[in-house]
Amino acid sequence: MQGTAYGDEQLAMAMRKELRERLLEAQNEGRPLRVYCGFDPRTSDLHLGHTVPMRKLRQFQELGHEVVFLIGNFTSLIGDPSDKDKLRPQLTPEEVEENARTYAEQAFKILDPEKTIIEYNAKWLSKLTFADLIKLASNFTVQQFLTRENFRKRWDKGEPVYLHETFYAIMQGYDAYALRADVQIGGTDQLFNIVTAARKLMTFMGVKPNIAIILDILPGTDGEVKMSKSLGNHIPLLSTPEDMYGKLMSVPDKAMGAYMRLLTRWTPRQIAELETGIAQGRLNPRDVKMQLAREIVEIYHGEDAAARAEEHFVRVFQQRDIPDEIPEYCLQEGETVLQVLRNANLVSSNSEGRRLIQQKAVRLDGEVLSDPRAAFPGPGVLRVGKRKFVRVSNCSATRE
RNA sequence: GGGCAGGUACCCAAGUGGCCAAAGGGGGCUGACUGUAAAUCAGCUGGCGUCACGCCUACGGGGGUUCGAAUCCCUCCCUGCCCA
Repeated sequence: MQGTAYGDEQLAMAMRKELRERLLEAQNEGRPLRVYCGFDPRTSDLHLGHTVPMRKLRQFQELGHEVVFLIGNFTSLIGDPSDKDKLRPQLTPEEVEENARTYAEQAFKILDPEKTIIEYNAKWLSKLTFADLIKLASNFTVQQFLTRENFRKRWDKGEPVYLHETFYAIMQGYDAYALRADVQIGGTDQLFNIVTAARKLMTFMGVKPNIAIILDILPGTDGEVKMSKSLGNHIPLLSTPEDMYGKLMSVPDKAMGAYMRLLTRWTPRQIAELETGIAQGRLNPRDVKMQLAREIVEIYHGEDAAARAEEHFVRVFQQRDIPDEIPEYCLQEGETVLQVLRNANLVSSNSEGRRLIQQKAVRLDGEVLSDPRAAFPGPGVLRVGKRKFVRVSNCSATRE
């Protein structure tokens, strides 16, 4: 896994140099580095985008460093403006707590639970006074915030930039100070928060500024923008192997590079080989994508599950066959085609059902059903579109 | 507090009395094709029904004018800009 991105070469070099020095220093003091990354418990499920910094943390862990998994339960109350050019809704403390609960559990799919320190930033942030905030804020100018791209954009478009949003960077900077972190990991959207806010605040508070490791952002399944649940282009960490595999196959070809670099265990050399293979037409992008999907599913579900997921994909989507396990539906006396679609939860409204029937998307054992009002022909495998299947049977009749 | 410009569907955005369930784009869905749930092309994209027709809900909230309102008026809420 690779993919650091600093935006400018000077910063990258400075950070590399500092990291080297800090490593030596820590070695002399006989201590590991303290590495952290903060996560926003804005939603309750993690997705592959979250795994990018988490796997970087894991690497540090394996090298014997101390890793802090910080849950931003306090900062979530504001909502990080970094990755949006829009105000994010504030969550209630209850929502945040609810989300935070399942968070760590999922994180341990990647991190070593034995070696991970979990912290919540409400622990120190909730204790700061207004006077503290003023003191911290006096390190920054309004201009520094206004030149940040995402604030700038909104400013230019005449959209509101709320004062409390600027606190986010300050709070995050304070996290780094409270943790006395040596290294902080984050995506390119965290550049300002880490490099400007955190380092400045730490210096001001009289401790050594932490070193920034800035990672590329994983695009979502649309291949365009950052993977995020709210945009609906995410692949949940807890999705089934089949689903994860399928979603990975739906990623546009152009995003494959980023996925290979940010999500796999492959070396830069292996990736380069695959990429030139595709570029020269030696390798079929589909096959490479299948390898990619299998590799990623394997990381989270193991070899066997990944193999099964691939089989499922080939059977259902390439050969248009039906999957192994499909839900059952008991046909009721006198039901029409439309009613079955509805009752088996294959569609969410009658209109949607009619539309799909009109579009020839509804098949019973391969036969297109074209009349929504016709009586349902009888038992068989009902397929709606490419992904939805239900086995319709006469179970009530046979039972009696 | 004053002046001006705004608030439209999942998102962006047009529309400024009837032809508006609302252009266009994005997203999503479906089909064709394929090398894949990629790309490309086409269609669909509020709900209910006796479904080429009718009804209900919807253009920030409430009220009004009108045969008829996203469009006009009043009022309230929210946002931006300028002034204080």
